[in-house]
Amino acid sequence: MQLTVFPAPTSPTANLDHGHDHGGCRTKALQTAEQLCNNRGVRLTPMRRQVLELIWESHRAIKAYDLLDRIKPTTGTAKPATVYRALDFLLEQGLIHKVESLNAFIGCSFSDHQHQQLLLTCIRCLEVEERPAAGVMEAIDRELEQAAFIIHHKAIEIHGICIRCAKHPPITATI
Amino acid sequence: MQLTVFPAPTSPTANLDHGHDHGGCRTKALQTAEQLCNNRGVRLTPMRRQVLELIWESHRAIKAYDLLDRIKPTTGTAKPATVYRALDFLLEQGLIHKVESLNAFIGCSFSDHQHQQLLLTCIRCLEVEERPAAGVMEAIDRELEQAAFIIHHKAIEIHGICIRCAKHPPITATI
DNA sequence: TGCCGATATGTTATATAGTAGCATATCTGC
DNA sequence: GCAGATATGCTACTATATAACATATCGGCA
Ligand SMILES: [Zn+2]
Ligand SMILES: [Zn+2]
Ligand SMILES: [Zn+2]
Ligand SMILES: [Zn+2]
Repeated sequence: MQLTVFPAPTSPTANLDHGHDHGGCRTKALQTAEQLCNNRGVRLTPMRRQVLELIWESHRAIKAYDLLDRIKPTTGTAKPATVYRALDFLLEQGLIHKVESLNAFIGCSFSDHQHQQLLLTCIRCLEVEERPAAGVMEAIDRELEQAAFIIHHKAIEIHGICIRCAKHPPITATI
Repeated sequence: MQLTVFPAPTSPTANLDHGHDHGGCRTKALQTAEQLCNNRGVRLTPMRRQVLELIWESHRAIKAYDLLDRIKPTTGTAKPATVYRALDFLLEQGLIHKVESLNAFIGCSFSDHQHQQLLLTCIRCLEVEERPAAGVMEAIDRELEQAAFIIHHKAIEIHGICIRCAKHPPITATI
């Protein structure tokens, strides 16, 4: 029998995620979020901030109900509406993205400026990389111009194997 | 009070869908499906064929549970697993596509040859247009080469207003 | 300071989407 | 006709998301 075991996506002991200091990513994202909300006169409440923090715990997309399990409400247990409302706010403010093909959410890596993005999801480590990919966006604009289609929203999602997982193939054991 | 009313997406009396004879689209799709399944030695059973027919009733994406409501089983009522199994088969055979951002399905317009596609969903008439968009696909390939990302699957979905709806704006009434 | 309207969260219930596991039926090759 | 493979029926369940209304909190202003 063949068993395939993938390495754990993150170290259990540290903020190291695929070899980078992820604490920096998270801190920066939260600081940017605070500033943007201040500038815009909208409120990054404790609940919204907590959801954003949980989303930024890794570069893996997280599902609404997994967030729900991890929310520590001041009293009782959190309900779906709570987390979905926080997600709606964060989406509106451009602080997170929804990965439609996963029904899951990731922190936006470029929330401080207007952008459009490709989302590259690794089917091994489950991390999602956001790439502005200007060339792709221009090609889409040209295509839509030909089609005379007035764009409101794009979702460009690619699934595959990221370079790190390609270089460190999964451990394979024979039982 | 302002009320906005969109024209009905299809004529109730005919196979005319946004001004084209849609019966031709459907007939061609079903014939192609029969041939492909024959060539491949897979079975387009009555259930699978019925689901494909229902999907091809229009160019609007249809949800699994709406299909379920419309399936006429030989006996009793259809259950979710029935329709999802038919959908799985049709997806595997490349006869339909899933629109991830809608949790809905459309018939593939190019099932007789290998292709990759953009899905343009009109938020007014709800029709979905599939476009091969070679330029976009090349741009994505270049981007993924830079990212050293090995692609397994793409979903490129755009929401907006199609040219037909842009030309025939919704009726607006004041009450 | 205390009240008011607006915003945010709590709570209950329900709608929508998708899967697991096992029984039964149908097909296909022998 | 029989056996194994494939497809469907069926029951139950899990997962994802929203509606509607009650309560709490915030922030400006009398
Ligand atoms: Zn990081
Ligand atoms: Zn972003
Ligand atoms: Zn048509
Ligand atoms: Zn297609």
